[in-house]
Amino acid sequence: MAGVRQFDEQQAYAAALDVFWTKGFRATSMLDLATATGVQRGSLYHAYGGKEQLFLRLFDQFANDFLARVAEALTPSDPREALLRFFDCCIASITTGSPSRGCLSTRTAVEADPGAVEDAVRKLLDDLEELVFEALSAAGLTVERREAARLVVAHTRALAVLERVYGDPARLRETAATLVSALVR
Amino acid sequence: MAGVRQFDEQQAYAAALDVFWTKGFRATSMLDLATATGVQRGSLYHAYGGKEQLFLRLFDQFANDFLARVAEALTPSDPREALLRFFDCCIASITTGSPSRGCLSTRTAVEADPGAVEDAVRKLLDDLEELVFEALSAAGLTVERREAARLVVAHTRALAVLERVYGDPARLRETAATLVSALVR
DNA sequence: CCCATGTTTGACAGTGGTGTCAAACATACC
DNA sequence: GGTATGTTTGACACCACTGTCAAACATGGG
Repeated sequence: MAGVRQFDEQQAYAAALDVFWTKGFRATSMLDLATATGVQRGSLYHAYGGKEQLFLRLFDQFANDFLARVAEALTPSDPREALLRFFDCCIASITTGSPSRGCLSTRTAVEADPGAVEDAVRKLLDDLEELVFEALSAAGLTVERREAARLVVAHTRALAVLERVYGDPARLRETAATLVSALVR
Repeated sequence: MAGVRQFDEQQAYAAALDVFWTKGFRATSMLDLATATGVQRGSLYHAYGGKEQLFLRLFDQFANDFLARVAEALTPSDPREALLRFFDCCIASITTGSPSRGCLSTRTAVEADPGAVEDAVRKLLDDLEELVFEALSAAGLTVERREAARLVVAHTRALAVLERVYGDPARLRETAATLVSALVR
C-alpha cells in the first residue's frame, strides 16, 4: 500500500474530541477541527467524509473509555457505595477542564437533530443502564431494580444540565447523594 | 407619540418563541425570526437590539406562564399527588407539538454560553425549586425537604434530556413515578 | 394640515462556514 | 529507481448569516 496517511490518527482523534467536547457538536466547524488537529480541512474531508462521520468515530472511542471507567466504579457490592462511586465518576468526567467541558453526550443529545449521532447517544445510555442494572443487587433498594437503574442513568443527565447552569461540583455531589439516599434502604 | 410600531408585538412574541423552542437558541437566525413573525429583520434589530435581547423578553414571558402552571399543579397537599401532577405538567410542556419541541430552558442552558441567557435559565430553576419546596410538607418524605425539592427540579432536567433521546412520554412518566416512589414514604 | 418622531425597508459590505477538485506530493512495492 | 496508489494542499464557487444605514414611510400631536 502506497499513499499513506501523514498524520497521527490517535493524536488527531484526541485533539478533535477536545474541540467537540469544548464547543459542542453544532458549534464546531471543520476549520476548528483542522486547526486543532493540524490537519488540513480537505484532508479531514478526504479521510473521514465530514463532521458527523468523524464525530461518530470519536464518540465511539469516548463511549468505550467512559463505560470502562464506569464499570470499574461500580465494582463495590454495597449498592450505596457503588452508586456514590458511579456518580463521582460521572461528575469527574463532566467537571474536568477549566472552564469545565460539561457532558459530551448530553450536550450532543440536546443539540443534535435526529440521526446517527442521536442514535449513538441513545446506545451509550442503554449501555450505561445495563451496567448499573447488573451492578445493583435487588436487595436494599427502595424501588424495583430496573426502575432504579433507569432513574440512576436519568440522574446523570440531570447532573449534566445542572453542571452547565450552576457550575458547582459540590452541588452535583449533593444532589447525587440525595438520590442515593432515597434509593437505597 | 408619532412613529408607531406597525406589528402586533404579542403575536410576534408568540411566533418568535415558537421558532426558538423548535430550533433552539443557537440555530435560529434573525432571518428565521423575521420570516416567522412577518417582521423585517431590520425592524427586529431596531425594536429589540438583537437575538439575545429578544430571546430574553420571550423567555421572561414563557417562564412566568410556566411557573403559573406549575404552581397550579402543585396545589394538592398530598406530596405524592402534588409531585405526580407537577411532573405531568412538565412532561406535557416538553412533549407538545409534532415533532415535540422538547424543553426550552434545558436546551437553552446546554447550548448557550455563559451570559444573560444562562442567568435567566438559572433564575427559572431557582424559582421552580422554591415552588416545589413550598409545596412539599416535610412529613412523608424520605429525605430532607430542601434536598427533595432540589432533586425534583434536577429530575425535570433529566426528563428534558431523555425526551430528546427516547422521545417517549410514557417512559418519562415512568421515571418520574419511580422518583416519586423513592422520595415519598 | 403639516411636521416631528419613531418605524420600516431593502441594500450593503463583511464574515465564516461548506463541499469539491485538480494538481502536487509521499511512499510501499516490484 | 520507477510506478501505482492514496494523501495533501490551496483555491474555488457557493451559501447563510450578521449588523448597519440612508431613504422612504406612517402617524399622533400641535
